[in-house]
Amino acid sequence: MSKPGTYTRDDVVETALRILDEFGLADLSMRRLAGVLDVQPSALYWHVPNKQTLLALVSDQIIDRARVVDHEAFNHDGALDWKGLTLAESLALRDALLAFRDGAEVVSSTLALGLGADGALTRIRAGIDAVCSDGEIARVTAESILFLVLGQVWHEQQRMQADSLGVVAPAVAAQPAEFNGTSDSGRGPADSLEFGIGLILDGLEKKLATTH
Amino acid sequence: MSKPGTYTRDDVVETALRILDEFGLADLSMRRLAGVLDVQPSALYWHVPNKQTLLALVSDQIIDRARVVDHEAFNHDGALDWKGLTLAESLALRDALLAFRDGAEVVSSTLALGLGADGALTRIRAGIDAVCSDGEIARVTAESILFLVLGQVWHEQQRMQADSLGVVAPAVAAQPAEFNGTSDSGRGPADSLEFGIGLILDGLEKKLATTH
DNA sequence: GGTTGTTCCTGAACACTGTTCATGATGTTA
DNA sequence: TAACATCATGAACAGTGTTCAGGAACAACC
Repeated sequence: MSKPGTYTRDDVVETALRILDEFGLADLSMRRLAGVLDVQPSALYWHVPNKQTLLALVSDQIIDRARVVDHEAFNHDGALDWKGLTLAESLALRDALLAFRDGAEVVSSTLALGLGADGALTRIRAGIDAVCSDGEIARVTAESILFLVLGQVWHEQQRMQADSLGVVAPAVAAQPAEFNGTSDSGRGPADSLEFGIGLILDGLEKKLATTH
Repeated sequence: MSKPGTYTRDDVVETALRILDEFGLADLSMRRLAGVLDVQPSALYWHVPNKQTLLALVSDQIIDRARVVDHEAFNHDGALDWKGLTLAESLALRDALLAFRDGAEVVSSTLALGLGADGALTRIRAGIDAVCSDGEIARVTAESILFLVLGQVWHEQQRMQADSLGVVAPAVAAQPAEFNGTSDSGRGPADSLEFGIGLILDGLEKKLATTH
């Protein structure tokens, strides 16, 4: 056990996660983090080599806290509903990103830097790998879905922040998210994402059928 | 005409674009930009309200310089090859992002902030709108493709920078981009993107056929 | 010619940022 | 008691975006 007043790396990451959620990524500075822990900023650099890897750890935490999807629930009478499974994993990832303010931006950035976020890809690939023997195709498809989720949620969270600051074009803010056009397409952001992923999965299904 | 030694807003944006391409987004600071123009940093704030909108202008420039796609070339005997057209527009956008260092990151960020990048969506929608009467579906589909392009190129450019710095895992750097697996899937990043977009367009085609 | 007004820039300052480094106070182990 | 790893201090470095009062340079008007 550590003496009281002395912190572990997990404490630092978790505090960072709290600041992120309460005040957003822009306000998550090393000095602020140190202030919350009642510690000098330099103390953080014992636990973490730099801010970039701190954010990578935060990113991993966000992803790891994603809701667990019951894979068995998508196995009916020996037939795997791989599309349903992949969609469920994608939506679980979406929820995880939405659970923290600026979650999508943090994960996107660290993913672009080549750090972390491997868990996300693995989860999305689970269902695809089951029906797609070509690893390259599975990888590219999973990556496409991941980019789609990240981009969509990032956009969504940015709009949330803009709305909360009241600095959004009235014409855009006026139409509620529940607005519906003439067809059965997306009502809200979740439906939009579901739609987009559906397109990819349908496309993959066709590709698998033709090369069969 | 302006007297020599006095700049216009376009000069500022173009110089920013040059710094971006030569040294990357991280080195594109207001002070550095001012230094290249041989001007005090505060002078920039006459041309531009803040750095954020400067980047939005830079972002728009990157997109506007995308190769023009000949729409007529996708109209054979009155039948529109909308998939080919949309793919062509998407790849033109990809080229535009690749034309400048960190182009995808700049565009992604300003897009997430709700500024600019409207041109990109419009271009991608061109082919889709021709065959899809539901505007909501067209919008969501185009957005999905855009996120895919941005995510893929961002990832690609980050890898390029990592490679140039020599700080990449050898196992990953060892396999050349031209490596080919057992199937006809993506060889390079361009093929990966083409594949992903193909999935979305095939999926949309199916959706259009069933609701028809 | 003198005045007003616009355009573009200076120079200094403010309030931050991530990061480094020598130093020091604890607690554990030998 | 001496050595060691752990976790922190406090000061400093080298930047960052941004603001603001003021000042040249030029054009237009009376």
